[in-house]
Order: sequence, then structure tokens, then C-alpha cells
Amino acid sequence: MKKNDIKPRKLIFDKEGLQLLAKRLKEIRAEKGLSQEELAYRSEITLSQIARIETVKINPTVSTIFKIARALEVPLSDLFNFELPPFSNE
Amino acid sequence: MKKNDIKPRKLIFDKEGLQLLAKRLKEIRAEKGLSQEELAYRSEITLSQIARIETVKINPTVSTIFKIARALEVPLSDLFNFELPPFSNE
DNA sequence: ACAAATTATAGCATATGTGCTATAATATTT
DNA sequence: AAATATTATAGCACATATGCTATAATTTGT
Repeated sequence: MKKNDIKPRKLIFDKEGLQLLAKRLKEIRAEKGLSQEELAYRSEITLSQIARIETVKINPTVSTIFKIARALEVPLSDLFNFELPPFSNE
Repeated sequence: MKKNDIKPRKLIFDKEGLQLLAKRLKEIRAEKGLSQEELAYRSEITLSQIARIETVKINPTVSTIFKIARALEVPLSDLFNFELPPFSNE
């Protein structure tokens, strides 16, 4: 067994898709006239987390998005109302 | 500072919503006539992960769902075509 | 009933999402 | 321009998602 046989576990961070989701989130939040802080309060998610999502710093979990959708009072299909780009793993 | 001041960080696992997503995923996968293994292969996600999602063992990330949607060749709005229950934190 | 295929579970290692808190950077208002 | 509000960053601790591999359990087909 060679020493430098590091197996590259390729994890997932779908930047393209996450950017679109972030955009959609910002749009809806603006429509509703909510600040990140207000949304954070209503969704019971931290402000930092909202910001991290909108700036595409993280790859949020589905449950997090669920809470946000509820707080925004929009159906999930609204938040996910965009077309996924074909996929490029960078 | 009291000793037993353990701050209960309440994390998120939206069982109700995740169940609905799992149901939707199983439905679509069946429609397309794909096995978990085949879907795993096409989406480049592990079989175990697909199974964990369908059995609501985990709270997947958005990127994971994106990959699945691509592999199923359905729009996100299709995978998320269900209504979120009001929210109960257990 | 048996074999084969499919689905579910399990355990480990690693990467990372989230909460929490504070602060910096930017935008908005007066 | 100064004050205020909003958004973005940062670092830490902890929980957990994911990959990987193997195996068990279940379903399907013969």
C-alpha cells in the first residue's frame, strides 16, 4: 500500500444550483419586505445561517429550507421555481 | 455559573416534511422504473444515501436533492410538489 | 422453495451544516 | 456626515450528512 494513496472523497456542493436558490430566496424575501433578521426570527433559524445561504457559503439541508418556506409563507415549488443547470462538478 | 447549565441547541429535523419528500421521491423513482441502485449510479450518490433518504433516516442537503432531480430528469418543483405541514418541532 | 434482485441497516472516517456570539462591512435614513 | 439598520464574516463547538463497504432483510421471479 503506497503512502500517498489518499482516496479523494468527492463531496457535493452544487454551486450553480445553490446560487439560483439563493437568488430566489432573496427575491421572495424582498417581495415580502422582510429583513434577514426578521426572517431568521420567524423561521427560527439564525441570522448567520440565512446570510450564509444567501451568499452561497453553505449547502443547506432540506429541513432548513422547509423552515424558511414556512416563514415566508410560500409553497416549496415557489422557492424551487428555477431550472437546474445541467450539472458541472466545478 | 451553575454547573448543569447545558444549553440545549435545538437542531432541525423536519420529520413530517422529510417523509413527504421521501414519498415523492419513491413515487417518481417508481414511475421512471429505476432501482435505488440505478438512481444512485446516475446521480452519483451512494446507494446507502438514497436508501437513507427514502427511509427518512437523514436530513439531506439541497445539493443532494439537486443531483437526484437531475438524475430523475424532473424539475425541482416536481420533487417538491407537496404541501408542507404547519410545523411541529416534535 | 430457491435464487436473484432490491431495499434497508450498520459502522467508520471525514467534511460540513448549524447554532451561537461577536464584529465588520455596507446600505439606508435623517 | 452621522446615526441607524441591514447584510456579511468569522471562529468555535457540536451534530450530522456523506462516502465507503459490508451485510441483513425483504421483495420479486422462477
